[in-house]
Amino acid sequence: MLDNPDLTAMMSRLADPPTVDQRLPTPLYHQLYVVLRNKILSGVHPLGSLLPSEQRIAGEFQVSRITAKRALNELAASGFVVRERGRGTRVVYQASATMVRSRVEGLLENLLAMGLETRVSLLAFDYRPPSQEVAQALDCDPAAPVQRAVRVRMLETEPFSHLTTHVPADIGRCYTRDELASQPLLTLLERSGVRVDHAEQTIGATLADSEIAGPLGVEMGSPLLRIERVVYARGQRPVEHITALYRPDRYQYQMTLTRVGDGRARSWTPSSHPNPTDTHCSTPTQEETP
Amino acid sequence: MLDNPDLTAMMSRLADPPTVDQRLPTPLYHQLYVVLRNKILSGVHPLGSLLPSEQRIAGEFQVSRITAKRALNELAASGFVVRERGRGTRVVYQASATMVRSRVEGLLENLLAMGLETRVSLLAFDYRPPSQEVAQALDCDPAAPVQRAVRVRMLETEPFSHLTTHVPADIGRCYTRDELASQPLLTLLERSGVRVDHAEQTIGATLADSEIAGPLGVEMGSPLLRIERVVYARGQRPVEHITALYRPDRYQYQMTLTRVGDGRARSWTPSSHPNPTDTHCSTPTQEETP
DNA sequence: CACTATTTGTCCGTATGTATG
DNA sequence: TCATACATACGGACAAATAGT
Repeated sequence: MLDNPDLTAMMSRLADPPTVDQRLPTPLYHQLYVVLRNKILSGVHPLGSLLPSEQRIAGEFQVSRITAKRALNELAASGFVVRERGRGTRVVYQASATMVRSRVEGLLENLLAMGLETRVSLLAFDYRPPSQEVAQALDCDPAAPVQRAVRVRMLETEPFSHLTTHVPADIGRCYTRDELASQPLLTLLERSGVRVDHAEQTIGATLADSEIAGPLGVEMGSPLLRIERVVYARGQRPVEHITALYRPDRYQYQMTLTRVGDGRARSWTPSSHPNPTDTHCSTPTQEETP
Repeated sequence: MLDNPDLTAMMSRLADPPTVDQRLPTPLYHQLYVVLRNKILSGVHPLGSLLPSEQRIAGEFQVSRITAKRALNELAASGFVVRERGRGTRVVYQASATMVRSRVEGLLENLLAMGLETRVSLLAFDYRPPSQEVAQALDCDPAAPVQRAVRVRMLETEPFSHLTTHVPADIGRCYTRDELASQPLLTLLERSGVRVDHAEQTIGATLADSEIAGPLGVEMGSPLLRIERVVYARGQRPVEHITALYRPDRYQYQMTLTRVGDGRARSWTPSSHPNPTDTHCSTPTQEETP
């Protein structure tokens, strides 16, 4: 077996002393839950392996056995592990089975493929004055309404992305609410006569608040990948502002960086045609469209 | 008109405003603290503006006034606001004057520039058997030690990235511990005779655990941008595995997507030479009040 | 078959923290 | 500020299921 308790204990003492802290506002059992969940998600505890016992965990993290028990029960309630008396706690979570990996190359293909292979539900669709940030990004009057749409995209039956889009009103009126609920926004923009030229996007991270947590099926305080993108038409006119929030356990952003010029040139660029050696990328929902 | 008032009202109720939830593990005052902090960070409450009163906040979020007061006090303790009796609660947070934005173009230039403009502290440097995931990524024997380095990169005096790198032992022995503490790893790899060819990276998000929170200067449970990258030399040999964790308030990943071919081609690619119109890139958050 | 060690499940009593009115 | 209700966390004790000797 790969599981040598002594070696594992020694290593984790040398390298990673993950700890929980009583002074923090979040309860101990939930801190412990997060630590253990991270270990499962990162493959430290692979599928089928046995987690340490309540007693060992309680000792390692300096908490009572009841606290360790509760953290393990929360893991079981979340579907990461199964617990059996006398047998232990076994990992039943398989990481990348339901994961979507989007490649930065072929953005539009990805969106189209997703539009076909995933479903989207429209949570909101209205015209309202934009926030200061959106108004500046779209270069429009903060007092004039713009079209706002809030959508959640599903893989199978599980949501993985929460999209808030803003489009200038004159462009937004070229398509209907139902069309937006069924077709990719970029397709509708094209059909509206917009010549999409380029986009500027910023990738960050944030926490799920109650507004997001419900529709995305995560608990408040979960980490989310945040992408903010402004799409420009020919002539530098901004035509779309989108704030996308992704569940990192179901969606990650992948790209290949290749060197420009010969080996001595000090420049990199993302390649648009990555090599096909993908040990990671063999995900079920990632097929190229002809 | 497309705008039906009743429909709009119903919809905006579906896309809920931020709320706090008694059932969640984190205490109400901290949930409220996170919500208000997010609003400050995202510019809903800009620098110098007045936050709603305790009474209004308590009403809006359906909590007692004491809970609202405590959340505001935590904001004050964190330095986001100042509170004065009879005057109210005023935002004093100046968003991201110290924010770093890395562009996907010119990766190496960025690293070199950062190496000059930022300082790095070496937290760990040793040789040890790699984890299962690293061993697979580096295509090496899980039992044979590889070089591991843990570094934290500072902007001014504040840390913004936590880097854990793994390099095959034969390559790692080509440079010393002190050299790693002062020079970019890619430079050292080149000097070691490695012809760096391309890299594959995956971007996600995660929560800060106790292991990371301390060195990065954030509290446990904070959101982090997570980039996992494998660098390959000529001939597809993997030479470096890096797991980078970034504070999203100090670092974001920015890129420009430009269309390939003419306007009808359905393909996008990141551009290596973006246009210079950067309304965003000058100041991270809009703070142009003179 | 018993015997034992391990592991999870359940219960108690108590102290502290959180949230409300 | 105070009193009340509930959640969290602890140490301890015992029962029940499992696996190995």
